[in-house]
Amino acid sequence: MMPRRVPLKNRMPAQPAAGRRRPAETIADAHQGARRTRLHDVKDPQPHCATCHLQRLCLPFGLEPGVMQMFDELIGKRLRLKKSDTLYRPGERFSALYAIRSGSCKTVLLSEDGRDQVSGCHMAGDIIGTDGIGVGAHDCQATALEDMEVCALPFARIEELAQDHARVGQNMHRLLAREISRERRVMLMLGTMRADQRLAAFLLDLADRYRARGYSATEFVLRVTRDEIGSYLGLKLETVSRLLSRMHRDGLILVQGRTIKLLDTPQLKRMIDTGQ
Amino acid sequence: MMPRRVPLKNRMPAQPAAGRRRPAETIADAHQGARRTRLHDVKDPQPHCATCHLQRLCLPFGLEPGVMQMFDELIGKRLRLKKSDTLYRPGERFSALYAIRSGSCKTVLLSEDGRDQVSGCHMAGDIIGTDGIGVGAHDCQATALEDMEVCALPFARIEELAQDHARVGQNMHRLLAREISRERRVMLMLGTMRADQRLAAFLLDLADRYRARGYSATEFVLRVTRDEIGSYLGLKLETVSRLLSRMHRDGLILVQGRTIKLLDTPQLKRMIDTGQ
DNA sequence: CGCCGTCTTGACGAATCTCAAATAAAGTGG
DNA sequence: CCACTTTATTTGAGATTCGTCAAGACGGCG
Repeated sequence: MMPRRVPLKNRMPAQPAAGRRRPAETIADAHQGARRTRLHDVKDPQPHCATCHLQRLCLPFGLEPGVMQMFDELIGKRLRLKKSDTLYRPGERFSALYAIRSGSCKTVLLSEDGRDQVSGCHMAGDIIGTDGIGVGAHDCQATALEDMEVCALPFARIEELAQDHARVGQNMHRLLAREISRERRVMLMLGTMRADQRLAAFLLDLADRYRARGYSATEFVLRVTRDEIGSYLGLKLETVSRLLSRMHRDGLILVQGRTIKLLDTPQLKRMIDTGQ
Repeated sequence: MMPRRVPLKNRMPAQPAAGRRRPAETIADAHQGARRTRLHDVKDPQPHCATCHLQRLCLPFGLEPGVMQMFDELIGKRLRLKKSDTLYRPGERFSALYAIRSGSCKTVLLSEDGRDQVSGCHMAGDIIGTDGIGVGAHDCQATALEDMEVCALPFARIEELAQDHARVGQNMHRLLAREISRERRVMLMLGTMRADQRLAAFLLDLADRYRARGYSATEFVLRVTRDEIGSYLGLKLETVSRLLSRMHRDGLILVQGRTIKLLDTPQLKRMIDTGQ
């Protein structure tokens, strides 16, 4: 019998600490190829779609019990990632979507020349990997911001299941279309807002999403650095830092490191809408 | 028998010239409700998917002849729009995707407060309306930039057809996913590029798309105003104008009104990649 | 305790916006 | 088709926002 749990220290024996830039195998690689001991598979109290508290945010939402069961069986693996592990990288063959069960990650776009940009921050209940569907290969990189657990949803099997159960296909369409809408909103933000408005919008969006997951909508801990926020918002980290300080001074928020407390949400909203 | 073609001047009898801001019925409205004579339906030489030269860009791509036939029959109406007609608006119930057969249009995002942004320019072969799938209502506005002809693809029937023919569902997924990738590229542009790089990227993107449709990739006519370009790129129209002038002075392009000729494509590419 | 990554803050400069005015082009009604 | 109106475009000057560079503070970790 394999031990069910490996001590934290030994989780990634093949990954030297200094190797962050190396084109190392991604977790998903390891999963696909089964070329190494699957230390990351989650074997413990196997979760099920039917009892998952994130269900209503996820793909099997609204399925009849029988179909839900089938969906559950479809799930390839539950994977566990440690902070800064990479789930997939650009160019990697696309084979599955990933539902985040816990933890959070960022997705980063990389272009041939040096430019890169954080294209999203994702938390429990989000489904990522959709960037791979279009051409069969991922075009961005998903990196854990903290330890996390994801369900791998093999895409081919989702499409099979969609054949027999219209609802699955519909949910898939919804998922993709919602992603499109989300990105449009980001485009609108990047194209039409000043720096302070963008930051306010970012904070309020986070707040909304925490609320939707049952967490406090006014007090939370950022999982990202100032640099990553800036990248996402099209700003430099200094600008982000300055703006956070200013909002703090103005009594809009309380900032202490990465802990944020929203003090005047209405004013933040107004700032976005009216530009002050 | 109704006349097959109505003289240009009489196409929109119910639309007074001054009513541009009025919440007028959209073309799609008229189509859905059949509440007025369907002057815009295209009845003439009925086109078919099987013979459509835009097929390879469209949803029925790669279908077997029989299925292609079914897809063809699924098409609700071919609609004709005149310049500045609106195909759908924000809030309108989503019922169909639209494949552009000829002409071009822009999609505009509108937020409650005054902000708006051109979110895309679409030409023959593009499919628009995907913004409506997520919540069942459109969240942007599609407006014709010139006279155009579109095929309405009732979404419910696409989903039905996808049940029996996996390929249809797959094409649908591809379509949506590609839209996601496209928008990510735009986000990357808005978030990481300087004004001149954005404009260069815009021109080269247009060039690519014209090429893909068999038109000249080096000489074309913009269908949009400087203001609309600026809106799309997150810039002011003056900035766009100045940059076009500068690129002209620098011998990169030739500008005459909305006619653009690309003189030094490699340099434009380099400008994007290296920032000069 | 000292290192390293992260964050803050200031001073300065460049990119872009705003406002304004002149010109060019397109659309309209006779 | 013309005269007229409206809309689109160009260009300049000055203001603003944001980025760059640089120095120091903070905080976690070995």
